[in-house]
Amino acid sequence: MTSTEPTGPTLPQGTRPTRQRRAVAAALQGFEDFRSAQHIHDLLRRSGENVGLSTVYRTLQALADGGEVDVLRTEEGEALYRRCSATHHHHLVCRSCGRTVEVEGPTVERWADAVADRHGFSDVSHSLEIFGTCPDC
Amino acid sequence: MTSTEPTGPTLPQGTRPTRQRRAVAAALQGFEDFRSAQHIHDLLRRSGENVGLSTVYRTLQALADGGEVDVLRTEEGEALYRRCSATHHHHLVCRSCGRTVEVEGPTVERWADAVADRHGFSDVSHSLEIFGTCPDC
DNA sequence: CAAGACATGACAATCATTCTCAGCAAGAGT
DNA sequence: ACTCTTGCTGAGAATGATTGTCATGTCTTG
Ligand SMILES: [Zn+2]
Ligand SMILES: [Zn+2]
Ligand SMILES: [Zn+2]
Ligand SMILES: [Zn+2]
Repeated sequence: MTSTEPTGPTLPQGTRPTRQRRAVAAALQGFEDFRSAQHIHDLLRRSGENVGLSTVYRTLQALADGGEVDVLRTEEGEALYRRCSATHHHHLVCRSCGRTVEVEGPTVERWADAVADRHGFSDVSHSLEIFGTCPDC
Repeated sequence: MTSTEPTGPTLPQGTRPTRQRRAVAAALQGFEDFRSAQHIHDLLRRSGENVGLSTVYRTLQALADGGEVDVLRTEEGEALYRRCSATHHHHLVCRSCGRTVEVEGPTVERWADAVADRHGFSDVSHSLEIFGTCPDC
């Protein structure tokens, strides 16, 4: 019996499960698509939870560092956050409504590593997102 | 003939080949890796060409819109620019020195389209970058 | 040359994100 | 429960890349 984490993403160890951090983690459970830190801050405001904007940023960053949430940069450079599964995956995102589907591609993973290897690159990682218009839009 | 005249092959109509725009385009020929707008502005300053920062930003944006240069967002959201070939491709970028290799992946293109199609998404595009440490680093 | 359209650049404004730091709160120890 | 220590919070200031403003400069056509 070490711990129980019933609500949302787990916070990194060594951090305290404060009301604010739990609120951010819980808010992330409330939507499927990618949202900005400021948007999440607004959601919390409206739901009665009062959490400072700085804390929202700090908490999201901690969650992202711990791999608990995915971060996506818009074309304009704004950071968007979304809870995600633990396994490595990529996203199919609707440009119009933001609807997001997690996708996996073993072929792509192998291809990326092979390409990097062919050019002598090591310590390889990659970023891959697919954008389009979903059936409902 | 009527309202617009042919200026350049790839540039948006109504643009003039000014000294400043030529300077930015020339500067882009001077390096292989991705650089920020401010960095390019500094390069021009040092090389004697005097071009305003606003103009550098405007020109880079125009070139990016025309597909003349590739734009890449750093983890921190900063935009980086680099001259590129006209055909669709992706990048293998060294995290340490910025050295960049253009790569193509027909397999990946097909995979991305297939995934999007499977989920009913249309008007599909994608972004893909590979990061690693190059042999020299 | 004149007029109009496009382009420039110094500077101000935006805006997401980060920093500051005094006050607050959680957990350990008493 | 009380205290202490350490981490956490948040209002506001600061940062920094990017964009907007607009008076002035430059090209192009008649
Ligand atoms: Zn949609
Ligand atoms: Zn992958
Ligand atoms: Zn390198
Ligand atoms: Zn591609």
